[in-house]
Order: sequence, then structure tokens, then C-alpha cells
Amino acid sequence: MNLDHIRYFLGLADDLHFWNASEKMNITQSALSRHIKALEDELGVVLFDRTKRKVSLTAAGTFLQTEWQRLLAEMDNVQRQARLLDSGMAGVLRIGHPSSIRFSIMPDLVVAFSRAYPDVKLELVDIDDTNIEDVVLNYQIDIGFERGHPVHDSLASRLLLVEPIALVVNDKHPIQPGSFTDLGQFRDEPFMLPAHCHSELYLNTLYQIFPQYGFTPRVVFESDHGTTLLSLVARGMGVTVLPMSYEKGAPAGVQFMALPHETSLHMIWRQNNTCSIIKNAIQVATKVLVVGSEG
Amino acid sequence: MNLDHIRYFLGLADDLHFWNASEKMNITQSALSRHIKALEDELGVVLFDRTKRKVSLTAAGTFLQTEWQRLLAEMDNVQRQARLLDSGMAGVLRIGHPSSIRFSIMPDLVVAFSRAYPDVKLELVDIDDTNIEDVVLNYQIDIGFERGHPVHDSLASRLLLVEPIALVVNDKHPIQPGSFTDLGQFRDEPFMLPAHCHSELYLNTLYQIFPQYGFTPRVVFESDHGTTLLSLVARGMGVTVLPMSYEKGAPAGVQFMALPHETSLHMIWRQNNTCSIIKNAIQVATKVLVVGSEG
DNA sequence: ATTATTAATGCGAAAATCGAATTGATAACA
DNA sequence: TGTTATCAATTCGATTTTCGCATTAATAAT
Repeated sequence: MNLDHIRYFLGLADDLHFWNASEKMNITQSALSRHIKALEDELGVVLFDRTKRKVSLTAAGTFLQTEWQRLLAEMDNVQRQARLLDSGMAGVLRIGHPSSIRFSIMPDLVVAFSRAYPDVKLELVDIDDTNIEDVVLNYQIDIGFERGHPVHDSLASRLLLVEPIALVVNDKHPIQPGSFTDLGQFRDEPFMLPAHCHSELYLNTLYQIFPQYGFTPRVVFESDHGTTLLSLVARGMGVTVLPMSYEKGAPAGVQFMALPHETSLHMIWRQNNTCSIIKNAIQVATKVLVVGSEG
Repeated sequence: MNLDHIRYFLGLADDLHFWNASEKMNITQSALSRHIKALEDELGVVLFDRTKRKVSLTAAGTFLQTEWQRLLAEMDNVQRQARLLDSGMAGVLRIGHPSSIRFSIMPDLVVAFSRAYPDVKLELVDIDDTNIEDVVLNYQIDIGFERGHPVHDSLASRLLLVEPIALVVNDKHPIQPGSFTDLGQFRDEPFMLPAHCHSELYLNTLYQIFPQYGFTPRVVFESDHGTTLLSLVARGMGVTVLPMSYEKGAPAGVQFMALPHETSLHMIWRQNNTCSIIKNAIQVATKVLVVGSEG
């Protein structure tokens, strides 16, 4: 059955006059007659009583008028929603990110994206010890953030941010920004560092720093959570090394000192994910954290 | 847009394989390809990602799969209901009847009809002093019952019942069935009779009886309600004349004696009412009250 | 490099649909 | 009572759409 048949039916049901109705719908009267007949034949139900002089709806016709009107309107709404989904103006975007950007970068991105696409629902998924690339590949999330260029082939990525890695000390520590020269000054300090189950890429970067200063840090505490490390630094338990973006939202009593080393933040997604929401998200993220671009 | 397009879409969305899906739906693969393409072009939305080797639904496609499935099911239900309405298996039937058959005939008809057509809702409309023919013609009810052949041209009717008119006396009245000969015996009795706003046809029949016995009844009380008259007869206030069908459900203490006069019961409906429920109602009524038939 | 798989496409035939004109039946009017 | 006006159904030839068959093109598997 053709939805146009139903539209023609509704037009005739409004006018109850074949010629008038056909003219309003820009078809000929003969076409309208045939459409209605075809519809009636297909249903096996007479929709109009025509007495050569007057056209009126049958009981079934009256029923179908209201029901089909409703269903056609629903069809339209469904199609409009589909177009929104297609254009990335509506839908769901699941995001996973390391805790390191929870307070500094994610809020900016979320606010910017929600403003631009208010009808897209954001689901922030907590990713702790799992490899974030796997979580993207497993369709658990659509977009992930990772420190370092993604390893997996079928992931696409964009570099969003390059930031210094910082040494973090208690603000009562004898060495402060004024007297800080290089990391070698801390060779005998107790370090608190991320655990090994954290992002490999970042850990590699991190653990390649110390040998350059000729020492291996004495690790007295391990944690994946930067905020945990920060609060222990604030309590004077030792020093730590974290991306500079942790400075925003850090507790009182800690001091960040940039090291001459950097870490990058990449946004990653499935290469075969053609959904426009992804494209929109890339665009927003790029606009918010203006950096160059990458494949 | 054609609903078949949507069916083809749903078929492909199930299989995610053009050839398999097309074979299941008894069309060729080329036809299916073109249907899907036509649908996508019409919507302006890509529904499937096809990578020459794998077919998968887009976000919009996934959405439309569930929504269109639901809408198509609704379409089917609506059509089924329309067919029921058309066949007279469902719908509403509004009935008006004189109070004279409320206890004797209507219950039988209602029970029989409800058993045969359980999905047709019966609305019993109380018709008191209004002309029942007008109530049918005004579309207030679909079917009416009238004592006598209908007057109006555009009404169709069927004779359902011919029954005696009865004299009703108190069971302590000196004249009882054994001693009853004719109505002339009651020329000096106090009569209680229907009021003039009752059905004209019946009143004409009724008031033509007395002259045949050479007297005019002494009317001491008038009422349209046969049950009222009966209860007064039971209290010994006088005698009355009513269709024999009142005997069923009459109060204790009254005695019915058939007169050699008859009244008929007709079912009436709008001649131009083509609704099958009417036809079904006629059939049921005829079967329940087996009598001949009439135009 | 070769083969198998599979969606898209070109092509002629078949089917559906269209508009213009005609028909047939009824209501309105003279 | 005969005539006209109205209006839905129908006929007919032309156009458009849709179909199946065969082929093409692109990819994955061997």
C-alpha cells in the first residue's frame, strides 16, 4: 500500500467531493477515483458511500480517517527524528576519558558540545583500569580520550592538546618554583606515581623521564587516581608527577612545577563509525582546544 | 512513499544481506537494492552502511527499524479493526425502544445480539415522549422499535412481532378469564390508559377498539408508562389495556385477558444506513422473534 | 595472483499510473 | 414531463515506474 493512497483518502474525507478534493491535491478526478477504489479493494472495505450525488464516509471510513491521520503524523515525526539522527543533531554519544582530564578538560568539552547540540545525550562512562582503546573498539563507548597516539589500526584519532608534565610538591617543601632547577634535585625524595595498570602510553612517557636525570624514583605509593596522589602530596607524604592540567581543581597546599617534558591528549573513535555525531564532536573538540589536526 | 519500501527495509535490516533478504521476500536482489536506494533518497538519510562485504544499520537506520516496525504493526491493527467495523463485528449500535418492550422483548434481543457480536457496544437510549421515527432520522439512534408500520419514507423497517392487545384487571375483579366474553362487559369500569404523547400509531389502534363495543372508556388516569398502569391495576384502581407482552414481568395481582385485536412491533432504521451492524441486528432480531418479513 | 562473494547498475520487457475525454446515473429546474 | 447540470466511474492511449536478468565493480579469502 502506498502512503499517498492514504493521503488521497484523507483529502477526500475532508472534502467529500471527488472533483474538489482532486483539484486541491493537484491530481485529476479520475486518478483520485482510482486511488480510492484501489485502497478499498486492497482493504476489502468500502470507505465511502457514494450516491452519485453525495459522498459520505462509512463507519470504517470514519474510523480510518482519525487513525490514519494520527499514523501519518507519527510517520512524519519518525522521519524527522531520523533526519536529526542522521545529521548528528540528535542521538546518544558515549564518552570515556581518563580521570586526569575529569576536572580540567572534560567540563569545557561537555559544556561546548551540549550548547551546540542540545538534543544529543552525553553519557560519560568511567574508564578506570581497562584499556580505553578496547572500550572504544568493543562499542562500549563511541569516543575516548587517551594520552598518546592510539595504537590500534582501526581507530581514528585527533590530537587535541599538548601540555607539560609537572612535578607536584607540598607548598611547604624546601624546593619551590623559585629554587627549582631540574628533576635531579629530587633523586632522594619519596615519589608517589600512577600504577602500572594505567594507560601504557602515558606510563611509558613518564618512566622515560627519570633515567634522563640519572636516577630511579623511590616509589612509596602507587595509585591510578591523580586526585588521590594530589591529596597525599597536600598531606606531605611525598612528591608526584602529573600532567599540568591537574593544576586546575587541585587541592590547596600543592605546588606545580613544569618539567621540560610533554604529554599529548588524543581523541579516538572507531574508524568505521560514520555517525555524524562523531564528526560534530571532533569539530567541537577542535574548536575548544585549538591545536593543529592529525589523521 | 510506499509501505512496501518499509517492509523491504525491515527485511534487509533483519538479514543485513541483500541477497538473502531479497530471496526471503520473493524479489530479486536488484529490486531490493533499488528499493532501499529509493527509500534513502526519499528520506535524504543513509540507512545502511554497505562496505561491499558487510551491511550494517546506521544510527538512523537502527532507530527507524524499531519505529517503523511499531508503526507497521499499528497500521495492521488499524486495518483489521476497520475490517471488523465494515463487517459489523465491531462498533457501536444505538437502540431506542418503547418502554412497553423493556422487560419482555428487549432483554431477549440484547442477549442474543451480544452473544453473536460481543465486540459491538450496545447503547440503549431511553425514548419517552419523543417520536421515535424522528430520533432515528436525527441520527440519535441507529435502530428503533415502534408499534405499527413506520410513516416516514426514508425509514426502512421489518415486522418483528404481532401480538394480542390484552385487557388487564385486578385478580380480585369479578370478571376473570373464565367469565370474560368481550370488552363490552367493561363499559362502566374506570379505565387507566396511555397518555396522548405516546406513540400515535399505537394510540390510534387502541382508541379504535372501544367504539366497536359501543362505548367510550371512562378514563380516570393517564400515563405513558405501562408499568405504572400495571401497578395501579394491582392496587385495584381500575382496569387497563396493554400489549400482551407486558404480561412477562408484570407485578402480582393482575390478570391479562387477550382481546381480539392485535398490535405489531416493527424494527426501524434509516434506509440509507449501509452499516453492516444494522444488517446483523436485523438478522438477529428476525431469528429471535421468528415472524415473516417485510420491506 | 586467483577465486568467491556481493552490492550496484544497464537494459529491455512488463506493469502501473496518469490525464483527457466519455459515460451513466441522478438531482434540479423549467 | 422533458431538459439541463452535476458528478463519480470508466475507457483509452501515452507516459512513467518497476521488474528480472545479466553484468559490473569492488572486496575478502584462498
